Formats: sequence, C-alpha cells, structure tokens
Amino acid sequence: MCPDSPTRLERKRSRIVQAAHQLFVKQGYHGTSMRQIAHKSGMALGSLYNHFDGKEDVFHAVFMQYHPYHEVMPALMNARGGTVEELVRDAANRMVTALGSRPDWLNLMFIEIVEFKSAHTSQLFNQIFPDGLQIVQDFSHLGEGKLRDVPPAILVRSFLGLFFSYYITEIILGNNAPPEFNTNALDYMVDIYLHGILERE
Amino acid sequence: MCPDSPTRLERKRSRIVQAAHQLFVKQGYHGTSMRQIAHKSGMALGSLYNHFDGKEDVFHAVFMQYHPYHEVMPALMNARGGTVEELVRDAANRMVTALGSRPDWLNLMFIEIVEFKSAHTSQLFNQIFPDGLQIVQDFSHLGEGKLRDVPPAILVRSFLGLFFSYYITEIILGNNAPPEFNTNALDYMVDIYLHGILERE
DNA sequence: CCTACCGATCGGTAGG
DNA sequence: CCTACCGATCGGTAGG
Repeated sequence: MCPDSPTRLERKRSRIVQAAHQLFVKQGYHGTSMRQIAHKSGMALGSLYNHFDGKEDVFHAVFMQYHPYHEVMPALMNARGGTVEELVRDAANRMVTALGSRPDWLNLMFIEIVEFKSAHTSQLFNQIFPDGLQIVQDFSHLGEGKLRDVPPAILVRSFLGLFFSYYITEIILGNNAPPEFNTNALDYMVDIYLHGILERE
Repeated sequence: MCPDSPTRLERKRSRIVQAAHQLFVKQGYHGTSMRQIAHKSGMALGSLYNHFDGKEDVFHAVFMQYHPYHEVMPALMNARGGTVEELVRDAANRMVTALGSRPDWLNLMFIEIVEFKSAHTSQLFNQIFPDGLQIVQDFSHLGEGKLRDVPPAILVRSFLGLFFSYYITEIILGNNAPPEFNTNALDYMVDIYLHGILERE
C-alpha cells in the first residue's frame, strides 16, 4: 500500500505543515505568525491561504499529522510478552522509544488544550478509537485471572496517564530536584503501576 | 502574623494580577493583550507599567500567586491516617478538593511550560522545596516496613504525577470515550497506586 | 502564487 | 520634588 507519489500541491501543503509544526511547538500558537510559517516554508504569505482557510486550519493539520498517536498506537499494538508483566514492560519500553522520538509531543497537546480547549480532539478520538478498543480487549484477555478487578478501560487509561505523569513531573522537577527524584524514575513508576494492577498470588 | 493591611499600591497591583490570571487561563498568554488586562482591572494601559516591567513580568506574578502549590501543600501537610493506606487516601481526597477549587491550575502550568519553557519554575521550586522535603520524610517514616522498596522521592513524584495522569487523560478522553473509561476512574487510579506501593503481606 | 495592501490591534512609552 | 496615573500616540505587526 505505497501512497501515490504526492502531487506538487500536496508537497507544498506538507512543507507548510512541517514548518508550522516546528514553529508552533517552539513558540506556541499565538506566538507564531503566518509570516514566519510562510518564510520557513519558502512561500509568500498570501500563498498559505491557497492551502488553508487560516491559521487555525494550519494548526488542525499540524495536530492531525503530528499527533503522537501515530507512533504510540503501533508501539502498543506491537508489544509482546508471555505474561502480563512482560507485556506491560515491553509496552512501556516501546512507549518511551516512541515518545522519545517525538520530544515535541507534549507541547503539541498543551497547545491543543490551552489555545483550542481540545476542539480538535473529538475528531482525532473517533479516528483512533477502533484500534484503542482492540488494544483494550487484547490486554484484558491476556490478563484474565492475573489482573486485579479493575475495568480494562481504566487499565489502559492509567497506563497512558503514566507517561503524562512521568514526563510532566520531569519537566517540573527537572534539574531543580535532588537526583533521587529522577534516578530510574520511569522504571520505578512502571513498577508501581505493574504491582498496582497485578493480583497478589 | 497578620499581614499589614495592603497599601493602595499593593491593592492595585493585586487587581492587575487577578485580572491577568483570569484572562491568561482563558485565552492563553499571547492571546491576551495588555489592553485587556488594563480594561479588566479598571486601569489605563499605561498604568500597568507603573506596577510591572512588562507583560512577562505580569505573568511571573500571576504564576507565583496562583500556582496550585498554595492549595496543594497545605492539603498534603494536613493529610492524616493511622496507616499508609489511610494517609494516602486522605491525601488523595484532599488533593482532589484542593485542585477542584482551582479548575484553572492545569492551564496555568501549561502556559508556563509552552510559552516560557518553565523559566519561572526554578524560583518557585526553591520556595516550595523545604515543605516538600518535610512531606517526603513524614511519609517515609509512617511507611517503614509497610512500603515496597521504592525511594521516598519516587513515591511523592508518582503521587503528584497521579493527578496529572488523571486530569489530562480526563481532558483527552472526556466526553468522547465510553463511560467505562470515566466511571470511578480516580478511585481506581488511586487504588492502583496504593497497591503499587504497599508491600504484599 | 505573489505584491500590495486593509482595518485593527499589538506591547510599550511619550510629555505633562 | 515625588508618586501615581492620565490621554494620546509611538513604531511595527497581526490575520486576511
């Protein structure tokens, strides 16, 4: 299923989205001008409006194209393990790899939340939901008899939340906090999650 | 230690900070103009500059005055319980009450991260750190012999992270996800954390 | 796809 | 002379 080679028009659009993405995550949405996007994508200001209705439309395209689910969903679907513990650890490692390749992902989500009050999230959610449901079901099958009595949806929600927890506390504590707040922090936090969901033997 | 009754100057400054806070969390930093701040605080634009060096200086004051730690630290320090489990559940309940009274807190932190790359966080951290250390020590004393072998700093970090996890996944899933993602979600997530940190008997 | 602009508004500062 | 603050306007830039 190779995509057809993109048309000239598609390539131009893509260059705008790429330039806008870099500027938005670095400067914020209101902190970025259409002139900057035009300059970075090597086009005239007026030309942007041949591809997009306006600035918000550009962000919408950036949000859909650069949302971390593009990396996260394959990572979760490829996670493997003979036991729940192995599967969760493998999934966590794949999440870290996936998100590590996209250091901008939090900024992108913050802009969507603060500047747009999550206006584009509903459309995205419907796009992702079928795959998300599949992951929930696979996980709850493997975990039968081994997991505590917690709804599968909550297991997935807290697994995803784990990475918000880790990355945001990292930003806040960061270089300010003593090293014991950071040393092996992700391993410990995944470990706490794992022991939290597994039935005691 | 009652504060002296504020001077006229202090009251004016406080009105500016209050108005700016409301506008920033609703519209974002770049989405709010000094003119709007002036209008909302009932002052002339030029007068703002008798109280602040500029717009960023206004945000700095907003961030310091409205940071959720003002509610969170007392909540954590007042948490009580005979066992670790009781203490954690009480602390979690107090956190929810504290953060529930400040529905703007996430937006404020997001602006600081996205627009200022956490430039003001270091100063705030130093201000909070002594109390934070006290909480860590109290917690690790009570937990001796009952907690798994996890550094106390990590326990505190993941406890704080729990609320980022909960509130951000709530924003993302929100009204889009089926109800099983939301029903009793916080209770379940606190429960997973608790079982994750307690030694198995 | 670009140049040349628009109505308005930006953050910040002038003199008094 | 000071402070606190005013109405008016500065040079540039916003989205379109």
